[in-house]
Amino acid sequence: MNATPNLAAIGRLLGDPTRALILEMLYDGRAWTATEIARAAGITPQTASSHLHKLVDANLVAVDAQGRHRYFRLAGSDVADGLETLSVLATRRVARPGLHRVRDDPMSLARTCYDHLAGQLGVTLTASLTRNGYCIEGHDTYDLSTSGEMLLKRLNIDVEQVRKRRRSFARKCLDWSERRYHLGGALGAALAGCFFEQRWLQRIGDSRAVTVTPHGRQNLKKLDLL
Amino acid sequence: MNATPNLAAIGRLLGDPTRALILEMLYDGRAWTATEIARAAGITPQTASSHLHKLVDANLVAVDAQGRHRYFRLAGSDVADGLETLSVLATRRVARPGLHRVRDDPMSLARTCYDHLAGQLGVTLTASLTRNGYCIEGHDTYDLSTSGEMLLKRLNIDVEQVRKRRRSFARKCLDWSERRYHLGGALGAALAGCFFEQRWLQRIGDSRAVTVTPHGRQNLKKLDLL
DNA sequence: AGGACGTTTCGACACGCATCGAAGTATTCG
DNA sequence: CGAATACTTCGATGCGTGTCGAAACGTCCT
Repeated sequence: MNATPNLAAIGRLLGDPTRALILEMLYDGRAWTATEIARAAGITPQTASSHLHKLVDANLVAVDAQGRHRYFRLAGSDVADGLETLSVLATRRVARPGLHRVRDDPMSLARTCYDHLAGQLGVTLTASLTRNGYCIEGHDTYDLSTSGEMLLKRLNIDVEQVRKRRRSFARKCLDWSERRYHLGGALGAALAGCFFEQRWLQRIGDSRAVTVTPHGRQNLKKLDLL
Repeated sequence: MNATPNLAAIGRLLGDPTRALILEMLYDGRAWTATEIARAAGITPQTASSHLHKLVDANLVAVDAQGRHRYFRLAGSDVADGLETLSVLATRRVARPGLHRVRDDPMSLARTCYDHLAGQLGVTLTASLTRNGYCIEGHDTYDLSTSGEMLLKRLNIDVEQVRKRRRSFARKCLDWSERRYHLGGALGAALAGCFFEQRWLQRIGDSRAVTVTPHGRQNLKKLDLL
């Protein structure tokens, strides 16, 4: 009977344009104060505070108190994953029999989904990882093969460290623009972090959109990941 | 900046209790007429009709016309999947630990950020380095001055070696607890490594938290870095 | 201490929208 | 054909809630 508990409640929560804007602002994992959020959203601090507390009550957003500041951030990567998946429903609007999909905007080409990679780039990378046997696709996670572990070692990623994190290791995250799964979880975050660190990837301005640097393209091709 | 496209729209759509009830009713894939749905939901047919058309417009619900009847059903199994996923967000436990004071705990005072220093200590060190002209703050990196190079030489750090590393040399890393930049990259790692080596710093247990040893405090003050 | 600043609470207002009655369109059946 | 049924459109109403001003609260700084 109760197939979708509190569906209306969560929907109402996400349904307000201002709250949706706030969630998008927190999407990349960074933390902001209520005042900063208010300024960015074009509302007063008390309105922002009200929204943020509703999100906190629903456990979608967490808050760190630090002196007179309060830093609001997404409660976890799973929240971002959920929002990402929800976007799949939202894109059904334009789901006309697949001819002309707008896929050349930067956000569709490559973006971050919380702390891992999404968009065409994210899906392509994930496909390459499985094609080369580095990852094995499971039911709702990926497994890392021994050759995959060696790849990570070559990239200077400490797999043991990544495994220890208190979050799912390599989960399948549904991509709203591609409608396919990409690699998320701690492993996805570690890989993305490594790529950024090596300057293989670069953020476009301050947005979630990402470009592959020439240097990065070269190296990713060399690894047969692109 | 359409990070999560139409998130608010889809949220508002699911946010109405009656529409949520309708979707739950359609959840198993069966089709119903507007009147049947109205009776089940305790609303009038015209209200149901209004709701159903909004769902159809959003491509969440499909309609089959048969004579004077119109049968409404979920537009696809992926819609049900999406609703299922959304429920995950809805069922997030309210097991929040309340407000978390970040200011005085060891992790905020000093910790490692990957392999360099963060927290109040990391930010203070970075500020001292720039204040004394050892480092110059750039747009998203730091530059090492000649006096900075001499400082490193005094600390027995081989700058050339550090520059050769396949990672960014001195990147600006935004501090989680301090909300200010601290020194990261190869240079940040080299400095942190040096401090640990000299026993100026010491890990607390095997956590990321760090303390400054009395010996370290003395030396850092002598260099005007603290 | 006092002032400045970030945040929250309270109360009032206004807009959005779900809802229903009434009336209009479409289809079936006698 | 006309009556009955299913559905939609239109307009009016009322509730919910997002919004902001004013003011209280808490923390930092001098």
